[in-house]
Amino acid sequence: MREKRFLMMVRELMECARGFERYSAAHVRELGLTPAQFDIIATLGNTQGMSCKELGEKTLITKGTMTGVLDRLEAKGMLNRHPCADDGRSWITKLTPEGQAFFEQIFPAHMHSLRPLVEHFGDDQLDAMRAQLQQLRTAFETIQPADIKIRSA
Amino acid sequence: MREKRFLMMVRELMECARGFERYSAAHVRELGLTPAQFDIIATLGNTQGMSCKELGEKTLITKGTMTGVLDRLEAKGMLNRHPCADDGRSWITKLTPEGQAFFEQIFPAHMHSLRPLVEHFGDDQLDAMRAQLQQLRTAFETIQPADIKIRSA
DNA sequence: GGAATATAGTTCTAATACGAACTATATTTA
DNA sequence: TAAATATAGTTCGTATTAGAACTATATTCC
Repeated sequence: MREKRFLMMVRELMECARGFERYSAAHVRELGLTPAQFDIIATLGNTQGMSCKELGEKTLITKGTMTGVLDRLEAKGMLNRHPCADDGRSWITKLTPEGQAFFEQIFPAHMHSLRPLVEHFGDDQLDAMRAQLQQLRTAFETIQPADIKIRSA
Repeated sequence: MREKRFLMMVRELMECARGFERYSAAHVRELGLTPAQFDIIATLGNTQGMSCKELGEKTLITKGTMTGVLDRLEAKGMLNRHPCADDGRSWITKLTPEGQAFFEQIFPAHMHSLRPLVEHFGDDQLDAMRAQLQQLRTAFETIQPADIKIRSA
C-alpha cells in the first residue's frame, strides 16, 4: 500500500526537520537569538544587504513574518533599512557594523556546535540525501493536489 | 568542504518539510481545520482515545501546545476528555461520535488530495527515502552539540 | 509510611507562522 | 498616457511554537 509508505516517509521527514530545528535552536538560544533571527543574521552576514523579498527567498521566513523579525533585530541594533534607489516600494536591509561583528562572532561558533553532526556523515552520503530531498521538494512544489478547484477562466 | 554540503542538505530538508506542509495544509484549511487540528483528528480516528502524552508522541505537537489545540477541538465538539482510571494525573482524549464521523468523512478526502504526490513515487523510492531520513533523525536525536555544558555529576 | 523525585497536564510569555487585506509604487496594456 | 494589473512591504487576526514555571498525582527509596 503505497499511501502508507508515503505517510511513513513524510512522517520521518517532519520528524527530521523538527529534530534539526531542536538541535540547532539549542545553541542559537544561548546566543540570545530565535532561530528566525539567526537565519536572518546568517543570511545578511558578509553581504551588502538585500530586500525583504530576497531575504524571504533565501530563508524560510514568509513576508508577513519578516516585518516583525526585522523590526526586532532593528530594535537590537543589528540591522537597518534604507529605501531602495531602484524601486520605491522596496527597502534594503543591511547589517549594522555591530550586526556584522556579531555575525562574525556567532557564525563560526554555531558551525562549531554543528560539527559533531557534520562529521557523522560522509560527503557522498550528504550529496545523496540532498539529491533525494531535492526530488521530493520538486514534487511538492510542482504537483497539484487532486481536488484543486480551478475557477473557470 | 563538508560543512557547506551539510548546510545545503539541511536547507533542502527544511524546504521539503515546508513544502509538504504547504501542499497538505491547502486542503486541510478547506476542511476548516488547522494542520495541528487535522493531525490530532487523524491520530484519534478509529481509536478508543489516548492520553496527551501518547498524542504528543504520535504527532509533532508538544505538550504546551497540545492543551490549546485540544481545547479548540473540544469547543468544536470534535472530542472530549475523561479522567484516566489508571492514573489520576492523566486524561483520555477521545473523538465524539461527531468527531469520528467527521474523521471518516475527511480522512479519505485528504488522502485523495495527496494522491498525485503519492503516485509520483515508487515503493522502492519511498522506502529508500524513509531509510535515509531515519538515519538523519537518529543522528539529530543521538548526537550532542559540541558545546553542550555537561554539569558535573 | 514519609521524603525525595519523577511525571501528566495546564498556564504563561514572547516570537513565529500563515493567509488575507491594505498601501504605495511599478509595470503592462490598450 | 490613462487604466488595469502586478509587486514590495506592512498590518491584522487566529493559531501554533518553544521553554519554563506551576499544580497535582505517582513512584521510588530509605
